[in-house]
Amino acid sequence: MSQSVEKQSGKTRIQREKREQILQAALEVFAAHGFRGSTLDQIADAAKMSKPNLLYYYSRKEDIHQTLIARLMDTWLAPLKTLNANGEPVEEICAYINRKLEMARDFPRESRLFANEILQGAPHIIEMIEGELKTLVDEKAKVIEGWMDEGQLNSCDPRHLLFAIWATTQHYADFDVQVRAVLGTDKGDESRFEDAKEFLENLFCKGLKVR
Amino acid sequence: MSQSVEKQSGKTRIQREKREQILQAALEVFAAHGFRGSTLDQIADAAKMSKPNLLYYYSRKEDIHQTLIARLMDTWLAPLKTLNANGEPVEEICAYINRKLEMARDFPRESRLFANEILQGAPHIIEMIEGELKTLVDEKAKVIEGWMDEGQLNSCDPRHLLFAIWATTQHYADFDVQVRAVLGTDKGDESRFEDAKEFLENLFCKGLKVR
Amino acid sequence: MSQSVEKQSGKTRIQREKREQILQAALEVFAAHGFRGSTLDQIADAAKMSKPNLLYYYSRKEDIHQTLIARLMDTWLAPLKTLNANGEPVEEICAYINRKLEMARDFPRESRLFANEILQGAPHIIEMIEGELKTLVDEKAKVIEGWMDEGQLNSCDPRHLLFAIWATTQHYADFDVQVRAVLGTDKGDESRFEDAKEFLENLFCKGLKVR
Amino acid sequence: MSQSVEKQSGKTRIQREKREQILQAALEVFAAHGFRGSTLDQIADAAKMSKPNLLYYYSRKEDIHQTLIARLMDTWLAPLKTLNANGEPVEEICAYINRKLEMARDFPRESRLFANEILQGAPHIIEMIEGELKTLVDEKAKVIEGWMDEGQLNSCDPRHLLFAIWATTQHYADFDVQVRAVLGTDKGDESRFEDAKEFLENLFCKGLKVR
DNA sequence: CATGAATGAGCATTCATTCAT
DNA sequence: TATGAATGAATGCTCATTCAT
Repeated sequence: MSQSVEKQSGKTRIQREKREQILQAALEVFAAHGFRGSTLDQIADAAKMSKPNLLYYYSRKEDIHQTLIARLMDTWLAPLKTLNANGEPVEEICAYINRKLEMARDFPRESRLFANEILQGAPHIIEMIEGELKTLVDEKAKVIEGWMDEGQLNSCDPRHLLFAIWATTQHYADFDVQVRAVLGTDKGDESRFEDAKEFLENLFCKGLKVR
Repeated sequence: MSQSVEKQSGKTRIQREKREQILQAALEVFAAHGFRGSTLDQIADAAKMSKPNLLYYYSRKEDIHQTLIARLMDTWLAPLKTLNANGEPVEEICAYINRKLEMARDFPRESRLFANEILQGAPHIIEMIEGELKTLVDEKAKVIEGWMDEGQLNSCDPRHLLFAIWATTQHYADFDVQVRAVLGTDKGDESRFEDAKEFLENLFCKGLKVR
Repeated sequence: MSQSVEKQSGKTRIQREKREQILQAALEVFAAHGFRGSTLDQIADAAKMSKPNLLYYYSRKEDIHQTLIARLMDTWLAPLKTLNANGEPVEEICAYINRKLEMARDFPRESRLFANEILQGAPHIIEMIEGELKTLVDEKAKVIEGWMDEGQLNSCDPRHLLFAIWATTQHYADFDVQVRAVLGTDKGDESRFEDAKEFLENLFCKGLKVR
Repeated sequence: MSQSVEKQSGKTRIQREKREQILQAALEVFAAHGFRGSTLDQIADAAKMSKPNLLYYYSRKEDIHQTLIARLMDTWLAPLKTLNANGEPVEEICAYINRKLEMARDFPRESRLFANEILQGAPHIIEMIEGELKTLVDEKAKVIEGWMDEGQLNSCDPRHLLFAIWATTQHYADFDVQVRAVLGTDKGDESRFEDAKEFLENLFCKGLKVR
């Protein structure tokens, strides 16, 4: 079936590939220099196409950015969505932290794109944040509060808990340069994230666990 | 006496005031839009002077930025410097967290300026980070490790501990829009930071305290 | 065949034409106002294109100037290069003077561009002058000295002889306004240069000829 | 009497000195960079005064230039004026050449200022050239023609003779960089001009002398 | 007289976007 | 689709000139 879809979209498939190529290039560039700091020339170069050709697929710089941001939001909310109200509380939260940390490791550019956006006042995603994100957080905060009320978790403000999880995990992507500099060059990527994982599990899960 | 001091710095005082005015305006703008995203027009507008007049005081956009960054680094390193090896470990760390949190509350633009800079690969401060900051962190990490070895603190990686403190506190400045949106508008500035303080003290100090 | 050559350089030909158009315009402007005294607006106007379009072909003002200067040097050294050691001495020198005079007549803008450059201390061509030009002059000076030693020419300092030839011929291009003003408007271009030719042949060749 | 004049111009004398200081500085700068290529800052620096102060004495950049040019013209015409119709022809012309060569040696900046002006089409002095200079040249050309008619000089076009004298002598000031480069660094200022003097006397006077 | 401060006009250059092919 | 060419609107910065003291 996916076969037939691909068949019937002959031109479209190529289009999709090119668009993907552009988005990857733009992600790289936007994450590194911010929206205004990035130029179409840089993106076109990174995407290995000419600037007019690039504009054939996305007619405005803004469009590329919007597309990236929109796609990012899905990825971004996914981990929290999977936090399971019926799971074992500490395990759930630990798993969430790990998922976020893996994202920081595997999608640092996305993380930086998001950070850039928020730093500038979230002009493009403020609605999504005040809407979808807030709703999701409200829901999951209730789940966590439920666990606390049941005595399964030490009690604390669940929203600030989420902030802390976001901050600490994304830090390894957003402040990467600083992290590397402070740890020194002898530490490889692997061990850096493993150490972080251990540290964060210890920090969050020991503190949350009811004894 | 302060009178005579002011007298003898006559012209200089005006210059200093104007320069300060410019720096404040630039801090606002740079923090919100990053270096490349900010224009001299924006800064001049914010400083309520003409662009050439602004350039009379700082002859290059870069100079303004550099001045801000240099000044920032002093402010930025100060709290960690005061971490006292002879103090009571948990108290010291709690105090550090509070200081950092106060800075996030009182100097959010500085925090965002710093975040912007790091996100873009720290082009202007990489040396300071690999030099002064790393040295300071190494020193304080040893202090913390000492406390852990003496059994005064639960043991963990002290550098990742610092990362976590930085991340969680600065988050309230850098991701301010998101924090506000998630918490809802009914929460005022005061309670937001008070809640954060309580949460972070709980998170870090309970976990660190040896029982 | 020239057809096929033109075909294979399709787009390039247009580019070359535009670039040529720009260079001609720039030559006019630079020769008249010097490098700093010339603006891209003037050049763009003279080339009948918009300023950004001009910058599409030469991305810096400096580049245009460099290109003109580089091309000029070739033209400039050519006449002296053809001075033939095996020719009849007085004839050779007379021919050289005539060639230089023709250049002053046919390429006055190039001459003025060169004069402008030298007047300002030759910032862009000092190397070529201390290198290529000096070497060429040394070589030809020896040729002339040879002729003098053989008694075929009255003896004099050959380098100062070259200076005198350069000065007197280029004068008709560089100081054109003054020459015209002094001679009065009734003298046409033709007769001005014919008179000059006669005068200079007389001056240099009578004096040089051994009797 | 000159004493009383100086007395009564108390302030004026200081003014004159400052103005002179400015003119010297401006001459240096204008000669090296042309009118448009020179900035008031450069001139103010060279004159060791502040830009507004400089503008107190000459309220426009143009004024300074005009003053220099006007003064230059007097100096410039002086040598030709002293060509004496009653003197010995060859001696007179030789003396003229020497005077011009001395000027090139002693006032190279004035020579370059003049050259710059003429190269740009003599916008500020075209009237003087078409008027005073042309009249003077006409007069002296007649003197020279008279000598030729009397058989005291070999006959040639007296105006082109003057051009040649101007060109060859001024060349040592205007094309100084090139002259030095071609002659090599081992030749000092003195010998350069002595060689030139000998060469030019030989060139012009041998050719003119009737045998 | 002297100078720090201020500014409008201009200038080289960049950049997103459009046009024509 | 793809691209070379073209352009208006910035953008950082310079500079002659003015203002105020």
